[in-house]
Amino acid sequence: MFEKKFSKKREIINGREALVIRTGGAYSLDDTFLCGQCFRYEEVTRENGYVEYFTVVGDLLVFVGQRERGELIFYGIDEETFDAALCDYFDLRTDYAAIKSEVLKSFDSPFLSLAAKSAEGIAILRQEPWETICSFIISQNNNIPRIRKIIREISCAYGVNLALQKGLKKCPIDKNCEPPSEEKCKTCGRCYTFPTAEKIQKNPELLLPSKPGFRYKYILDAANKILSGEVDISKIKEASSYDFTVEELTKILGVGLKVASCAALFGFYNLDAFPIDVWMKRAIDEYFGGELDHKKLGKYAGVAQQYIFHYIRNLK
DNA sequence: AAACAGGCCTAAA
DNA sequence: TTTAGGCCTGTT
Repeated sequence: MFEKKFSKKREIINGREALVIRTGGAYSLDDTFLCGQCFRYEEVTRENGYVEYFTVVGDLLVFVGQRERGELIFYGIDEETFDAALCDYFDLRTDYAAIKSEVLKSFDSPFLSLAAKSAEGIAILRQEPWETICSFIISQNNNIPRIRKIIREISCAYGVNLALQKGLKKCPIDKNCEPPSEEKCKTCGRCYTFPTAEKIQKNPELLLPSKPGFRYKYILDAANKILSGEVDISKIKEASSYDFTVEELTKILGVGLKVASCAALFGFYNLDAFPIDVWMKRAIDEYFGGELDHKKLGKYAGVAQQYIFHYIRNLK
Protein backbone atom coordinates (compact mmCIF):
# COMPACT_ATOMS: atom_id res chain seq x y z
CA MET A 1 0.00 0.00 0.00
CA PHE A 2 2.83 2.38 0.75
CA GLU A 3 5.06 1.28 -2.08
CA LYS A 4 5.41 3.32 -5.16
CA LYS A 5 7.01 2.93 -8.54
CA PHE A 6 9.20 5.49 -10.19
CA SER A 7 10.61 5.95 -13.67
CA LYS A 8 14.30 5.97 -14.42
CA LYS A 9 16.09 7.10 -17.53
CA ARG A 10 19.37 8.49 -18.75
CA GLU A 11 19.59 12.05 -20.06
CA ILE A 12 22.20 14.66 -20.82
CA ILE A 13 21.52 17.68 -18.64
CA ASN A 14 23.67 20.81 -18.81
CA GLY A 15 26.17 18.75 -20.76
CA ARG A 16 26.44 16.15 -18.04
CA GLU A 17 25.35 12.60 -18.10
CA ALA A 18 22.51 12.13 -15.65
CA LEU A 19 20.21 9.49 -14.29
CA VAL A 20 16.76 11.01 -13.97
CA ILE A 21 14.23 9.60 -11.54
CA ARG A 22 10.60 10.63 -11.54
CA THR A 23 8.58 9.61 -8.53
CA GLY A 24 5.36 11.34 -9.44
CA GLY A 25 5.22 12.57 -5.84
CA ALA A 26 6.13 15.77 -4.02
CA TYR A 27 9.72 14.75 -3.21
CA SER A 28 11.72 17.86 -2.34
CA LEU A 29 15.49 17.71 -2.05
CA ASP A 30 15.57 21.00 -0.16
CA ASP A 31 13.15 19.79 2.47
CA THR A 32 14.76 16.37 2.67
CA PHE A 33 18.29 17.68 3.18
CA LEU A 34 17.42 20.72 5.26
CA CYS A 35 14.89 19.22 7.68
CA GLY A 36 17.67 18.35 10.10
CA GLN A 37 17.89 14.60 9.62
CA CYS A 38 21.38 14.63 8.11
CA PHE A 39 24.51 16.71 8.43
CA ARG A 40 26.80 15.80 5.58
CA TYR A 41 25.34 17.71 2.69
CA GLU A 42 26.59 20.72 0.78
CA GLU A 43 24.73 23.00 -1.54
CA VAL A 44 26.63 23.39 -4.78
CA THR A 45 25.77 26.24 -7.11
CA ARG A 46 26.84 25.75 -10.73
CA GLU A 47 27.84 28.52 -13.13
CA ASN A 48 24.34 28.73 -14.57
CA GLY A 49 22.88 29.23 -11.10
CA TYR A 50 21.63 25.71 -10.95
CA VAL A 51 21.73 24.36 -7.39
CA GLU A 52 22.34 20.78 -6.47
CA TYR A 53 23.41 18.87 -3.39
CA PHE A 54 26.61 17.04 -2.71
CA THR A 55 26.63 14.35 -0.07
CA VAL A 56 28.56 11.28 0.98
CA VAL A 57 26.60 8.04 1.16
CA GLY A 58 28.82 5.27 2.48
CA ASP A 59 31.73 5.31 0.04
CA LEU A 60 29.89 7.16 -2.70
CA LEU A 61 30.31 10.81 -3.59
CA VAL A 62 26.82 11.78 -4.66
CA PHE A 63 25.53 14.73 -6.64
CA VAL A 64 21.82 15.12 -6.87
CA GLY A 65 19.59 17.91 -8.08
CA GLN A 66 16.05 18.48 -9.21
CA ARG A 67 14.23 20.81 -11.57
CA GLU A 68 10.87 20.18 -10.01
CA ARG A 69 9.31 18.29 -7.14
CA GLY A 70 9.21 14.56 -7.51
CA GLU A 71 12.25 14.50 -9.74
CA LEU A 72 15.76 13.48 -8.74
CA ILE A 73 18.72 13.92 -11.04
CA PHE A 74 21.83 11.92 -10.18
CA TYR A 75 25.06 12.92 -11.87
CA GLY A 76 27.92 10.58 -12.60
CA ILE A 77 26.12 7.57 -11.16
CA ASP A 78 25.65 4.36 -13.08
CA GLU A 79 22.43 2.47 -12.86
CA GLU A 80 23.88 -0.44 -10.90
CA THR A 81 25.14 1.88 -8.19
CA PHE A 82 21.81 3.63 -8.04
CA ASP A 83 19.93 0.34 -7.73
CA ALA A 84 22.33 -1.03 -5.13
CA ALA A 85 22.60 1.98 -2.83
CA LEU A 86 20.92 5.23 -3.73
CA CYS A 87 17.42 4.04 -4.40
CA ASP A 88 17.19 2.82 -0.83
CA TYR A 89 19.10 5.70 0.71
CA PHE A 90 16.76 8.28 -0.78
CA ASP A 91 13.80 6.04 0.02
CA LEU A 92 12.40 6.29 -3.47
CA ARG A 93 10.11 3.30 -3.27
CA THR A 94 8.04 4.73 -0.45
CA ASP A 95 4.77 6.47 -1.17
CA TYR A 96 4.93 9.56 1.01
CA ALA A 97 1.61 10.88 -0.25
CA ALA A 98 0.00 7.78 1.21
CA ILE A 99 1.92 8.23 4.45
CA LYS A 100 0.86 11.84 4.69
CA SER A 101 -2.81 11.04 4.30
CA GLU A 102 -2.49 8.16 6.76
CA VAL A 103 -0.97 10.52 9.32
CA LEU A 104 -3.67 13.14 8.80
CA LYS A 105 -6.40 10.53 8.91
CA SER A 106 -5.19 9.10 12.21
CA PHE A 107 -4.83 12.47 13.93
CA ASP A 108 -7.14 15.35 13.33
CA SER A 109 -5.33 18.63 13.77
CA PRO A 110 -5.45 21.75 11.59
CA PHE A 111 -1.91 22.61 12.60
CA LEU A 112 -0.57 19.20 11.65
CA SER A 113 -2.42 19.43 8.38
CA LEU A 114 -0.80 22.78 7.65
CA ALA A 115 2.64 21.48 8.60
CA ALA A 116 2.20 18.34 6.50
CA LYS A 117 1.16 20.33 3.47
CA SER A 118 4.14 22.62 3.87
CA ALA A 119 6.69 19.85 4.43
CA GLU A 120 5.20 17.08 2.32
CA GLY A 121 8.36 16.93 0.20
CA ILE A 122 10.37 15.38 3.04
CA ALA A 123 11.58 11.80 2.69
CA ILE A 124 13.29 9.95 5.52
CA LEU A 125 16.78 9.08 4.36
CA ARG A 126 17.96 5.60 5.24
CA GLN A 127 21.23 6.55 6.86
CA GLU A 128 23.88 4.23 8.19
CA PRO A 129 23.24 3.43 11.88
CA TRP A 130 26.72 3.97 13.34
CA GLU A 131 27.24 7.31 11.64
CA THR A 132 23.74 8.36 12.67
CA ILE A 133 24.26 7.44 16.31
CA CYS A 134 27.51 9.42 16.43
CA SER A 135 25.99 12.37 14.62
CA PHE A 136 23.17 12.73 17.11
CA ILE A 137 25.48 12.22 20.09
CA ILE A 138 27.41 15.16 18.70
CA SER A 139 24.21 17.14 18.18
CA GLN A 140 23.35 17.41 21.85
CA ASN A 141 23.50 20.86 23.39
CA ASN A 142 25.05 22.05 20.17
CA ASN A 143 24.23 24.10 17.08
CA ILE A 144 24.01 22.88 13.53
CA PRO A 145 27.04 24.59 11.97
CA ARG A 146 29.23 23.22 14.73
CA ILE A 147 27.68 19.77 14.52
CA ARG A 148 28.48 19.67 10.82
CA LYS A 149 31.99 20.95 11.41
CA ILE A 150 32.76 18.30 14.04
CA ILE A 151 31.43 15.51 11.83
CA ARG A 152 33.46 16.79 8.90
CA GLU A 153 36.64 17.00 10.95
CA ILE A 154 36.19 13.57 12.46
CA SER A 155 35.71 12.10 9.01
CA CYS A 156 38.78 13.93 7.87
CA ALA A 157 40.84 12.67 10.79
CA TYR A 158 40.15 8.97 10.25
CA GLY A 159 38.17 8.54 7.08
CA VAL A 160 39.09 7.44 3.63
CA ASN A 161 39.53 10.16 1.05
CA LEU A 162 37.16 9.17 -1.72
CA ALA A 163 38.37 11.77 -4.20
CA LEU A 164 41.87 10.32 -4.05
CA GLN A 165 40.69 6.74 -3.82
CA LYS A 166 38.68 7.13 -6.99
CA GLY A 167 41.53 8.97 -8.68
CA LEU A 168 39.49 12.07 -9.48
CA LYS A 169 41.37 14.71 -11.43
CA LYS A 170 39.09 17.47 -10.22
CA CYS A 171 37.61 17.98 -6.83
CA PRO A 172 33.91 17.38 -7.15
CA ILE A 173 32.90 20.46 -5.20
CA ASP A 174 35.80 22.91 -5.19
CA LYS A 175 37.10 23.88 -8.59
CA ASN A 176 40.22 25.38 -7.02
CA CYS A 177 41.17 21.97 -5.75
CA GLU A 178 42.69 20.54 -8.88
CA PRO A 179 43.99 17.95 -8.75
CA PRO A 180 42.84 16.81 -5.31
CA SER A 181 45.65 16.11 -2.89
CA GLU A 182 45.67 14.93 0.68
CA GLU A 183 46.73 18.36 1.83
CA LYS A 184 44.08 20.29 -0.10
CA CYS A 185 41.37 17.83 0.82
CA LYS A 186 42.12 18.18 4.53
CA THR A 187 41.27 21.86 4.45
CA CYS A 188 37.96 21.15 2.77
CA GLY A 189 37.08 17.88 4.45
CA ARG A 190 34.05 17.04 2.32
CA CYS A 191 35.15 13.88 0.54
CA TYR A 192 35.91 11.58 3.45
CA THR A 193 33.99 8.54 4.61
CA PHE A 194 32.77 8.52 8.17
CA PRO A 195 35.16 6.41 10.27
CA THR A 196 34.18 2.99 11.53
CA ALA A 197 33.78 2.25 15.24
CA GLU A 198 36.93 0.13 15.02
CA LYS A 199 39.03 3.05 13.83
CA ILE A 200 37.75 5.34 16.54
CA GLN A 201 38.29 2.73 19.24
CA LYS A 202 41.82 2.13 18.05
CA ASN A 203 42.85 5.80 17.95
CA PRO A 204 40.38 7.75 20.04
CA GLU A 205 42.80 10.67 20.40
CA LEU A 206 42.16 11.57 16.77
CA LEU A 207 38.73 12.78 17.85
CA LEU A 208 40.22 15.55 19.96
CA PRO A 209 41.19 18.13 17.31
CA SER A 210 37.52 18.43 16.32
CA LYS A 211 36.85 19.54 19.92
CA PRO A 212 33.82 17.42 20.70
CA GLY A 213 34.14 18.49 24.34
CA PHE A 214 32.14 16.41 26.80
CA ARG A 215 30.79 14.32 23.89
CA TYR A 216 34.22 12.73 23.46
CA LYS A 217 33.63 10.03 26.04
CA TYR A 218 30.13 9.44 24.70
CA ILE A 219 31.42 8.65 21.21
CA LEU A 220 34.02 6.32 22.68
CA ASP A 221 31.45 4.57 24.81
CA ALA A 222 29.26 4.09 21.73
CA ALA A 223 32.18 2.54 19.85
CA ASN A 224 33.07 0.28 22.77
CA LYS A 225 29.57 -0.96 23.48
CA ILE A 226 28.75 -1.56 19.84
CA LEU A 227 32.00 -3.39 19.15
CA SER A 228 31.64 -5.54 22.26
CA GLY A 229 28.11 -6.43 21.25
CA GLU A 230 26.65 -5.02 24.44
CA VAL A 231 24.65 -2.88 22.06
CA ASP A 232 23.81 -5.10 19.12
CA ILE A 233 23.21 -3.15 15.93
CA SER A 234 22.12 -6.13 13.88
CA LYS A 235 19.65 -7.15 16.57
CA ILE A 236 18.20 -3.64 16.56
CA LYS A 237 17.87 -3.75 12.80
CA GLU A 238 16.23 -7.13 12.93
CA ALA A 239 13.75 -6.18 15.64
CA SER A 240 12.87 -2.96 13.82
CA SER A 241 11.03 -1.69 16.88
CA TYR A 242 11.18 1.86 18.20
CA ASP A 243 10.93 0.76 21.82
CA PHE A 244 13.67 -1.81 21.44
CA THR A 245 15.95 0.59 19.58
CA VAL A 246 15.63 3.13 22.39
CA GLU A 247 16.10 0.48 25.06
CA GLU A 248 19.34 -0.67 23.44
CA LEU A 249 20.82 2.66 22.43
CA THR A 250 20.23 4.30 25.80
CA LYS A 251 22.71 1.82 27.25
CA ILE A 252 25.32 4.08 25.67
CA LEU A 253 26.64 6.84 27.90
CA GLY A 254 25.35 10.16 26.62
CA VAL A 255 22.46 8.66 24.70
CA GLY A 256 19.12 9.60 26.17
CA LEU A 257 15.62 9.45 24.77
CA LYS A 258 16.04 12.25 22.27
CA VAL A 259 19.31 11.08 20.71
CA ALA A 260 18.08 7.48 20.64
CA SER A 261 14.86 8.56 18.97
CA CYS A 262 16.73 10.43 16.27
CA ALA A 263 18.93 7.42 15.64
CA ALA A 264 15.83 5.20 15.56
CA LEU A 265 14.12 7.37 12.98
CA PHE A 266 17.05 8.32 10.80
CA GLY A 267 19.46 5.41 11.29
CA PHE A 268 17.09 2.47 11.73
CA TYR A 269 14.10 3.71 9.76
CA ASN A 270 11.72 3.24 12.68
CA LEU A 271 9.08 5.51 11.18
CA ASP A 272 7.10 5.59 14.42
CA ALA A 273 10.02 7.08 16.37
CA PHE A 274 9.18 10.50 17.76
CA PRO A 275 12.14 12.66 18.82
CA ILE A 276 11.19 15.57 21.06
CA ASP A 277 13.77 18.33 21.24
CA VAL A 278 13.42 21.96 22.28
CA TRP A 279 11.71 22.87 19.01
CA MET A 280 9.18 20.09 19.26
CA LYS A 281 8.56 21.00 22.88
CA ARG A 282 7.76 24.55 21.84
CA ALA A 283 5.46 23.31 19.07
CA ILE A 284 3.65 20.98 21.44
CA ASP A 285 3.21 23.76 23.99
CA GLU A 286 2.01 26.30 21.46
CA TYR A 287 -0.08 24.25 19.09
CA PHE A 288 -1.07 21.03 20.83
CA GLY A 289 -2.07 22.28 24.27
CA GLY A 290 1.13 21.13 25.94
CA GLU A 291 0.60 17.46 25.26
CA LEU A 292 0.96 15.17 22.28
CA ASP A 293 0.80 11.41 22.61
CA HIS A 294 2.89 10.16 19.71
CA LYS A 295 1.16 6.79 19.77
CA LYS A 296 -1.98 8.50 18.58
CA LEU A 297 -0.08 9.57 15.48
CA GLY A 298 0.27 5.95 14.43
CA LYS A 299 3.06 4.07 12.74
CA TYR A 300 4.25 7.10 10.80
CA ALA A 301 4.53 9.39 13.82
CA GLY A 302 8.15 10.07 12.93
CA VAL A 303 7.18 11.47 9.56
CA ALA A 304 4.60 13.63 11.30
CA GLN A 305 7.33 14.78 13.66
CA GLN A 306 9.44 15.82 10.69
CA TYR A 307 6.52 17.76 9.20
CA ILE A 308 5.99 19.66 12.44
CA PHE A 309 9.67 20.17 13.19
CA HIS A 310 10.55 21.42 9.72
CA TYR A 311 7.47 23.61 9.54
CA ILE A 312 8.01 25.46 12.82
CA ARG A 313 11.70 25.92 12.15
CA ASN A 314 10.81 27.76 8.99
CA LEU A 315 8.16 29.94 10.58
CA LYS A 316 8.84 33.65 11.06
C1' DA B 1 29.45 39.54 28.81
C1' DA B 2 25.98 36.46 29.60
C1' DA B 3 23.13 33.47 27.55
C1' DC B 4 22.18 30.08 24.51
C1' DA B 5 22.63 25.98 21.31
C1' DG B 6 18.33 20.20 17.92
C1' DG B 7 20.58 16.82 25.87
C1' DC B 8 22.36 14.06 29.24
C1' DC B 9 24.55 12.92 33.61
C1' DT B 10 24.88 13.25 38.43
C1' DA B 11 23.71 14.51 42.87
C1' DA B 12 20.28 15.71 45.97
C1' DA B 13 15.57 15.93 47.71
C1' DT C 1 10.73 9.99 40.83
C1' DT C 2 11.53 14.44 39.87
C1' DT C 3 14.55 18.65 39.67
C1' DA C 4 18.63 21.73 39.41
C1' DG C 5 23.36 22.48 37.90
C1' DG C 6 27.10 21.59 35.17
C1' DC C 7 29.19 20.43 30.96
C1' DC C 8 33.04 21.55 26.09
C1' DT C 9 32.96 24.95 22.73
C1' DG C 10 31.53 28.66 19.72
C1' DT C 11 28.59 32.42 18.58
C1' DT C 12 25.80 36.47 19.35
